[in-house]
Amino acid sequence: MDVTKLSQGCMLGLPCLPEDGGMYGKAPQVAGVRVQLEMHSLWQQFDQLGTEMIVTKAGRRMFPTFQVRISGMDPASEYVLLMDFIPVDDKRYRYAFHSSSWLVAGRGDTAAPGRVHFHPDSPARGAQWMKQTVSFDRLKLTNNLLDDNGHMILNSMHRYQPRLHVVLVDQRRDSQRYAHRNFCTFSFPETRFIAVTAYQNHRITQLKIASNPFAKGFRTTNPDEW
Amino acid sequence: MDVTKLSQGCMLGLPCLPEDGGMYGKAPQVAGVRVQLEMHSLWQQFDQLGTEMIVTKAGRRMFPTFQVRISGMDPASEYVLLMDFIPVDDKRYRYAFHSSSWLVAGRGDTAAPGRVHFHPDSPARGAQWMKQTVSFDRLKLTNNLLDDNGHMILNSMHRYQPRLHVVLVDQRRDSQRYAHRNFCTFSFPETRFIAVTAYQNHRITQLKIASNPFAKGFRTTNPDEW
DNA sequence: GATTTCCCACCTAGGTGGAAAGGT
DNA sequence: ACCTTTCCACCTAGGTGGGAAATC
Repeated sequence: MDVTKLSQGCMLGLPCLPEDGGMYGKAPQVAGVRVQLEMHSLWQQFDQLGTEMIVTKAGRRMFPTFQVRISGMDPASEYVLLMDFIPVDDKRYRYAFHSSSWLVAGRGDTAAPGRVHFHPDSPARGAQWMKQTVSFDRLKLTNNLLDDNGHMILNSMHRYQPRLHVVLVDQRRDSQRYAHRNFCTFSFPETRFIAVTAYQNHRITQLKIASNPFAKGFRTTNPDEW
Repeated sequence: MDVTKLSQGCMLGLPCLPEDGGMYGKAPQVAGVRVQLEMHSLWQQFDQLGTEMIVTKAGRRMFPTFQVRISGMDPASEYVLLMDFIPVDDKRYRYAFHSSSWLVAGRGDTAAPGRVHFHPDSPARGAQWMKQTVSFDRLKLTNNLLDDNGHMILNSMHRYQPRLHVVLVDQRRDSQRYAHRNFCTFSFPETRFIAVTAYQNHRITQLKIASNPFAKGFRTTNPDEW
């Protein structure tokens, strides 16, 4: 399955991914949810070069930060927002400096423990989520399989696709039976990346420095263009 | 009315202030709420010297920060927590440096616009409020009557008593009619202070420096004693 | 003279990539 | 070789009191 094809629909507000079972059985409170990726052009710039995200033992933020604008929720209903990261494929990669490109280096390592990151404002009402940009800036990536800080565990030199799950809080007694109706998943192909312990592509490093205020150096281009 | 006498009951978990109408008509979800002031001995040290809090045009944090531990809420009910500041008296004060004491300098100025500060986690369930210390560290004090940042407006050289209000979120249609039953107010006399634009009592300055990590200088005494 | 405003050096707190060292 | 770890100088971001200057 080509992950690249999956998310355009969601980004534009069309039905959820096929893996969710389609929209037809969805609860009305999630069926209409629309999610728009913020900093879209910055993500695209990175994606064109091949985004790399640093993973450290202590945990490292993502840059760009995964931020979305949400609409179409029921303002009065409660939702939980969470993220996870799925392997794009079962491959291990390595970077060929001479050709400045990523090569397949073999089969993927055994998958890291699958964790999810709840947005710290969860649960909150639709009105709350929709009134301003939702930012996952507290999320951190680690390569420590024994991590005890609740960070997202990834394998270095593997490729990942971030996903956002919007889950309706269902107070009914037998809500378990309807669980599959109560959530919707969104993924944006321009946010995929390869996890690394040190940057491989120098152009990625330079774009990080140029666009992340915390990195050394000064902006040389107009941030409005991103 | 002597404000000093009012709050001991609340601090120890006894009934709310008389001004609230007593506990007898209170909803069960608020009747049992208990609030304990954190950093109690630090507050006492300041109070013994005569606490001063800086007010600035841009807004200044309180130090010590108003922090409480809460118990006795209904874990499943939703509550809003908010603070306000009431004038202790209708007086204006000035500091006599030669005698190192505060003197009454006349009648109080016209009261500043009465604002409230909602704890940013509001609304949240009782379980959430009770599971860890609730800190009002985002609250800022200003002397700008035209403040547009939602800060608490106070008159400099006037004396104030911080108050905490615990409000049950009542979803019933005619909840207005029962509003007086749905909240409880707590005030701690050791948290009163005089608002100033510059510190008057040098011993207050020294204690701020010694106990606030953001102030210059190093701790010389053991923080455990506070 | 008393009080307020403004700017600043100095902190805390924590997010960066780089370089050197370590590991396999 | 290739990858990871550790430490660190250098940032952002913002909370302090001090002192000069302004205000009243």
